[in-house]
Amino acid sequence: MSVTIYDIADHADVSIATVSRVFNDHPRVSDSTRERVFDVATRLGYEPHASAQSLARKNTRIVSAVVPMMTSFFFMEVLRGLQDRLDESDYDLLVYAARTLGRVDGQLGRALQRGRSDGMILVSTPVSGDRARRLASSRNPVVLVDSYHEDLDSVSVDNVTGGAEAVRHLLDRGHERIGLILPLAESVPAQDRRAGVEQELAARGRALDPRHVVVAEWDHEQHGYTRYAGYRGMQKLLELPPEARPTAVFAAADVMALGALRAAREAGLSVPGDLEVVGFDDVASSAYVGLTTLRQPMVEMGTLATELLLRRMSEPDTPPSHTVFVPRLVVRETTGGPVSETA
Amino acid sequence: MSVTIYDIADHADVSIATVSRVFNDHPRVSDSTRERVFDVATRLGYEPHASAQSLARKNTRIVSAVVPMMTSFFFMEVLRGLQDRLDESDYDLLVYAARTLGRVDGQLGRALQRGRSDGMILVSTPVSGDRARRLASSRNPVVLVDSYHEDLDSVSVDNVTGGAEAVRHLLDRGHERIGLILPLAESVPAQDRRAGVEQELAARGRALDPRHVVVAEWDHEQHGYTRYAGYRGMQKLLELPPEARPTAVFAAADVMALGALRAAREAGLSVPGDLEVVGFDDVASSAYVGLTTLRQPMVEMGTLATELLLRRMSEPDTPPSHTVFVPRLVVRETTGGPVSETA
DNA sequence: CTGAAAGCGCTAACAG
DNA sequence: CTGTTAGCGCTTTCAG
Repeated sequence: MSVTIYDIADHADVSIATVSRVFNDHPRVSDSTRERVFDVATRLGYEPHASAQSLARKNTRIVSAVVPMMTSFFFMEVLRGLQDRLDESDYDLLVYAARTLGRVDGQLGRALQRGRSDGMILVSTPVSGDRARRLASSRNPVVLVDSYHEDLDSVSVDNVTGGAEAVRHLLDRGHERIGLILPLAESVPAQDRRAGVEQELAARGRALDPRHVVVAEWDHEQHGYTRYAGYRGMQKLLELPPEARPTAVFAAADVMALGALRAAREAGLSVPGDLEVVGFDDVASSAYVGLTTLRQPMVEMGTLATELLLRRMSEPDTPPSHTVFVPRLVVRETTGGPVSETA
Repeated sequence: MSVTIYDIADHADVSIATVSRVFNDHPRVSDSTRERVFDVATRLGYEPHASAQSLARKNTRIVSAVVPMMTSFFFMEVLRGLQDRLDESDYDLLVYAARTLGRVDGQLGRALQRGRSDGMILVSTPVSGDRARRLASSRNPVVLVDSYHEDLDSVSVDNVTGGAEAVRHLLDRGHERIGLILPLAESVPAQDRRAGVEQELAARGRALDPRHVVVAEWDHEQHGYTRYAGYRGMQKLLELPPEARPTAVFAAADVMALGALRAAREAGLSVPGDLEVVGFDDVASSAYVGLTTLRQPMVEMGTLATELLLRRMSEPDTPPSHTVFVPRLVVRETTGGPVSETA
């Protein structure tokens, strides 16, 4: 049916071994036979069979990426990074996007199946002892993005610093009451961002007013990283009596900030006039929405992760490396004007 | 090294054929042996080798998706749809995201490699005669999303109707001068949306003022489907003398509309007060930005496409089907208030 | 420089 | 119900 090395061998009067050598540009093949083989091959429209190669070579030329769908924005950018680097290699990308958090272990299992891929990039997924064991026992090269485990290569961002920077900015702009809109407490990056906030506050001899902290009680399956969670979160803050109401808000993710902005608008507040907002991530839309935020170099994180994975696949026995980027504050309109002195 | 059916066969005192049967739940295996095999298998931590199965079965349990990265928003949603349906099957997804349009043929080639995947979903990629031939000769099941070819299954949206609906809405709101912000003319969906606009205008005895049409001259590699193209497009429209300046704008994609909104804001125009805007797609953010738009059921298109692909893989000889969804107008704030009677 | 032959790990007739 | 035996298409020693 489709053409194999046997067909080529026949037509070119060589053995299949030679054909194979030619296609793997093995040095010891005479130029004349090489040429002849190539000729026949193109004439017959030959193309190596991926599965057969995988089986024989014991590698697949595929890497897989496991991602909780919740991080769709974040992931799109990381994906861009992966693709950027992968395009220069001849690896293909298997994507396991878990629609809900409950599904990620299932996807992980599929990604880890023997003979499926040569390595994997695990995005925004905390690696518990259990998962760590699983990963270890699979003996698959793994690199983590947006999470951390001492035994595995990882690339992430300093969320504590980022959180601190966010409030610092707001404090410097004169805000006294700063609201915090957070995804579910399970989210490690969110915990860290919050910790940063509290550190900075403490450093200034202040503390977080519990009424100003709202944790997403919705969208559990996405850990609260949604526009809706941000929207509802803002609404809750706006229920506070005017004199207790925050004059600025830090939303732990740009998507959430977007929802918060809408809630503010619906409540008739103008931003930054009545309320200032800062997000986290700097997803593609944020610049156009004018959102002040803390930028994570998502694409770069993706390419670096891929680079590391490729390296680890060729040299499995190097000690794990941990790269931590520092998020950069990008000031835009949502913290644009002077703070209104509304009591 | 890793455990194979031979190991299991040894330990369970059966032949490898039996082991294979058990794992493919073949009916004719006695319950006792089945159990024994499973026992040994789990004890030894056996897991079938994907490549070996692929080679022997002559299928990969993988489908691939080829997408120009330009459509990232649109694609995220379609991807969600693919994943939704794929999760219920045991197919994995190979993603070939081309960063630039020039790369899609390359990615297509990789996706088409013999033994890589069992079928493919091609998103937002026009199928020219050349590509059509390639696809046909590969004898790979293919379904098109957001494009059309008579010989291939396709699912898309009625862009002409959508375009018409967009202007109709604006005309009904009393606008006389309507701007059109378009991606590059090469984009077939964009051509259709424009055609719809012109039809509707013609039906009302009007015509498009060439000064009101701006085609993206930037971001060629993405066909102009970017925020920046929308931003620049709007700026160009705003360069018109006030009496010729459009009072409403139809941007052929939500991303572009987002850019247009920003340009308007920077120019000090308020939306919808000074300018009304309608987009196309209804990407996730649009609801939160309050953008009036024409909704494409992206997730549904993804699941349907997958459904069709799965069907075609099992029954290759059915005639191609073509599903066309009708985009639905979703009215939000950007066409919210009454039209200002500014001359 | 090239060929013969033994796998890679699993599936699928074909016999029993 | 179960085992034997060919493959699937390619890579890779091992000889020559």
